[in-house]
Amino acid sequence: MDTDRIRNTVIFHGMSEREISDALEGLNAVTKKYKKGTTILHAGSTTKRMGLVLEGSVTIENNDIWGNKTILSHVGKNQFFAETYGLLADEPMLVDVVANEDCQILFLTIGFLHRSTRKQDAWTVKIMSNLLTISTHKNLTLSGRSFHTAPKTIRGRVMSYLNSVSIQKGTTKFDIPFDRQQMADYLNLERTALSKELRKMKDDGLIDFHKNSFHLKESFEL
Amino acid sequence: MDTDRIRNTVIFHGMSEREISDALEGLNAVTKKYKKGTTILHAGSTTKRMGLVLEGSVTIENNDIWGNKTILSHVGKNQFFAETYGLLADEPMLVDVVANEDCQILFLTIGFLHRSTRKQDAWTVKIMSNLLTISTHKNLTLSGRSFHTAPKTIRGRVMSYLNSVSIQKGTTKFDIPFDRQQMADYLNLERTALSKELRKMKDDGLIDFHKNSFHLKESFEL
DNA sequence: AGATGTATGTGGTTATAACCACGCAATAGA
DNA sequence: TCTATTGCGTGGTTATAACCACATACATCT
Repeated sequence: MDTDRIRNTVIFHGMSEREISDALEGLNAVTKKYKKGTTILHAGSTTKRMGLVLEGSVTIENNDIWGNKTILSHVGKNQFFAETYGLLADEPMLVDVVANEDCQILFLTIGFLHRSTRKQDAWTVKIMSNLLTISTHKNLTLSGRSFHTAPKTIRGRVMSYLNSVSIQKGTTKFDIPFDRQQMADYLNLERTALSKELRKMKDDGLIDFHKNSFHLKESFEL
Repeated sequence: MDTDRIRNTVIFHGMSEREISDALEGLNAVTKKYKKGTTILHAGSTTKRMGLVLEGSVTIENNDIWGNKTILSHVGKNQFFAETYGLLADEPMLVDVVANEDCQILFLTIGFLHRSTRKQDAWTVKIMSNLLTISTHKNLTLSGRSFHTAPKTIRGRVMSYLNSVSIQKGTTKFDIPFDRQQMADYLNLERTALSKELRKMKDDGLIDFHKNSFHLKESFEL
């Protein structure tokens, strides 16, 4: 197992080379590749494993019986997914995990890790501690989306979202990880209505954009 | 410190009497009482402490500058709040925590607990493990709300919400912890519009209700 | 180049949720 | 008991987002 590329990910933070390789073995680490569009984990199923995105990116989404899609989050390189369902291994997933592009995933079997009594190994406690960090950050991500979908107007949602991305990236010029349809699905909007509002915002001099590249102008204020 | 009433809460799960009292001391446990309507923790501030609701209940909400309220969750007796912000002690809160009724709160100082190197005490690891459980469950709560607010129609949101409460309580007759305004704030709706739709659903024979008591009829289907 | 597919934008219509003003009932307080 | 307050519901109006049908642009493949 090639530990170089994963040594710096959050889940192995603060661990020695030896602890990492012990952990990888103890967690039955396996990598797997997926083509763009493939559903990696299915809603309704259960899993004992969490995923670490080594290459590419995935989206966490819900597809209801009427064909409506809701995107809960975008998980990029060196980020994690399904740690919640992996830990609570008997909880059926409410979401699909879909390959947003060709990608490579490292799976770690963490089911019931926190309830396991064999916490003698140094790596176990460290992994749990790091999982706690990951889980709390995931909480922030989820509540962040709640705020972006809270405004009743399209413009309100777009402003909230673009503003938060801008703050995260520390610049007013940035790319978002979504195409138009995905952006609409993330903000719980209809695609063409979003296009129209973006156009209006451009006309109003608030933003500039081309495809998924955005630029917040001076007059952009939350 | 009276450990009887808290011994059975998740955060002290699997711990001996001795470990619990050590933990209470190590975490600087203090209780505090609040009158209904009081803001217990303010958005924008930071905290090193998480809260355990001993009596009463609180709501987690966002109040924007235009006076719009969004309720993210309701936290009842023996449940927790702010564990995310407590752990990530330098992360400014995005929400207010408000006393939903007169209540008593146990505060535990958990800031940076997971990054602390002194993990020699047995209780430290156990508390962290339990915090992981709490955090993952909080994740489910948050994504649950995302699904309730995803439908574009009022009826869709109400159906999604009532259905999930019904499943949790295991019965079709139940009370919800919200009054009409709070229910609207939780589902990101306008109160009077919600009232109208509830009336229609009653006329359509889907539900019965009085105040915050609901009954899902046979014809109620998601 | 031509053909196919995918992403994005536009116009027009309609459904619907927000909004406002108000009424009514229940509750609490003096 | 009178009064204020609070919670809930109704009617009517308006703003707006969803929806549908289509146009345009851009990329890809053969």
